Amino acid sequence: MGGVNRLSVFRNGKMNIFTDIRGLVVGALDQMVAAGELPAGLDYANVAVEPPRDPAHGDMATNAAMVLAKPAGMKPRDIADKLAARLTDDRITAAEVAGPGFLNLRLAPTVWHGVIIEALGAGKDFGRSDMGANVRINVEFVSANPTGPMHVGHVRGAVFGDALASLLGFAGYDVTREYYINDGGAQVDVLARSAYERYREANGLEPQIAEGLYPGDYLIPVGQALKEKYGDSLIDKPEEDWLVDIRDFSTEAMMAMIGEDLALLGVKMDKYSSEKALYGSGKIEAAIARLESAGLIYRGVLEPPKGKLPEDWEEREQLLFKSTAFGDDVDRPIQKSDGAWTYFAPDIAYHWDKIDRGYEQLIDIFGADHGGYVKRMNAVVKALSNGRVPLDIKLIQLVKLFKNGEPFKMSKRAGTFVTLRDVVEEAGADVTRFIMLTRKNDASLDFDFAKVLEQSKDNPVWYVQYANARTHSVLRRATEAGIDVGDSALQAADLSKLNHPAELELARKVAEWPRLVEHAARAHEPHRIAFFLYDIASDLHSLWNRGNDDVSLRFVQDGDFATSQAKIALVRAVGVVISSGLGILGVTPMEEMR
RNA sequence: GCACCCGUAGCUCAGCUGGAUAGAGCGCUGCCCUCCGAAGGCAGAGGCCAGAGGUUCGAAUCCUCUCGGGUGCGCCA
Repeated sequence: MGGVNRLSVFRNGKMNIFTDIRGLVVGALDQMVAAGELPAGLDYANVAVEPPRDPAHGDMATNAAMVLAKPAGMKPRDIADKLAARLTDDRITAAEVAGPGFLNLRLAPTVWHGVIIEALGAGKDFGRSDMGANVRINVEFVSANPTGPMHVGHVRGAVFGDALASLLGFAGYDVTREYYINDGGAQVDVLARSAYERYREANGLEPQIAEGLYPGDYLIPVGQALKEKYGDSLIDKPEEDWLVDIRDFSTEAMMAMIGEDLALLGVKMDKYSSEKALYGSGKIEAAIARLESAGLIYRGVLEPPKGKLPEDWEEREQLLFKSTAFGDDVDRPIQKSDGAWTYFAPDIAYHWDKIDRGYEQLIDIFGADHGGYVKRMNAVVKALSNGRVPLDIKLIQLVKLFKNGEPFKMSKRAGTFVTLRDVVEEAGADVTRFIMLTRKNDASLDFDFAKVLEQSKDNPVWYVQYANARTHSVLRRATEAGIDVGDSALQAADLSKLNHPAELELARKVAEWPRLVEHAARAHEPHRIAFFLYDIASDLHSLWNRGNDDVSLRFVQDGDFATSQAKIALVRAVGVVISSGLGILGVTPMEEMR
């Protein structure tokens, strides 16, 4: 009965029809328990309601009978038969036992109509979930050294982290985007020395960019700014007189530049944390002390790595963290032989700080070349949080740049590498972001400047944008034809006119969106959004094309306002999903292709 | 030597935390269109999911081993 269905749809503003139907299945299972048809105390955790791969298997399928057969001591098909008999809800029009014990469900068209109404009502919030239950989650990404502009290697991590953060927010988590500034190590001293040479240059002297210093032109304005601040007062002064001041000054300048680079990509951090600030704050010592009290710190000598013995290897006693207690391969040094901290010590303190700030889940996004640090960081977080705070480290693989199939290595401004700015200026932020998410994070990605800008079906960005533009093109055309296509009019449309199998199939795709959001968020895999958008765009294009041959499938039906409104409601719902999905990816949806 | 990631159509890759007959794009083959609902459409061929065992109702997916590719391995961050 339609009225009841619509009520149930509106009841929870955050609808996921799959979890709704799963609720019905679980309810029916409970009835079976009450009736003595199933033993009590069964675990329903693995009971799933999913869209079947083959449309011939109906609209949804549940594995309940197969999952419960063993613990219940019954045959799958017997459970499935009894379960089918108890699924009497109006929304379910058929329940058939199939294969080894699947229960295939067919749903009333009104279910899909309800989804469309829900999508139109929720707009860009359609698919938003409360799955995350406001759990506080920290996504640390980019964290590029503050020694120069961001380059290609950073772009993918930046896009991935930002999209993942948006996805988690959409799925109901309380997300913080965070950048860890590596401003405590030797590389910022190198930066300071490099900037000092540019400062000398600004004072009319010949810069001496020795081997190992940063040669990039981007430090020239820093040198000029230093001259404005210090005049010539630091010329010919010993390093200890200027190192700290120039280091702080140039680090700040680099972070400003990185902030601008990120802004070009549309990435905005919520928080910047400084490594340097950890030194002298007592936080490193506090974190180490905490590990020590757990018996995880000791003085010892590491075995040299087998197979690849460093030239200058000699045995040394060091302060070590017992990461092997948490599955690491060897224990890790936290102090150098001269007593200074290794880079690992502030990392420990930094993660302790994140835990201390109350995050319930942590995500770190590293380049794939940092894969060797995954185990030790997991060990640290496990130790510091007593296993309460999960840490998920996502490794981002390389991006290979091409132009018309030729490797692209030319650099315009940095002298040695292609910058983020080069990429964005060439391809645009929207295209860059989408393409960066068309591959799983741990697979390498080819980025061809010519291909990503191509206007053809071969180009997924263009294909998805075109689909979105078409949904708006229909609205424009309908308006010209005098049809009211306002959201309220469409929601009130008589959707019973929406009954062609191809149309209902597209509505089913719309219904999958909220489910996909939850799965992608749970897996920390924003690329699934991009792939889904490609799929639904493809379905829309396909239906559109059928309208060329079969006039009854065109969305605007001349002289039949009611049918037009029903069809346009569907199209509009698809547009809602696409623009909402693009929004998560940080891509601006286009309303027309120009 | 050890650890981690990867291995799916000729190519580039998906595969929804274990589901039914493994998918998409490119390329290939064949039809159709060239009507602004334009920047193509439809269909077809193409697979030992690297290989071998194991776990169970069921495995591309989980475990073990082998082969092949990438990355990393104390006083650099």
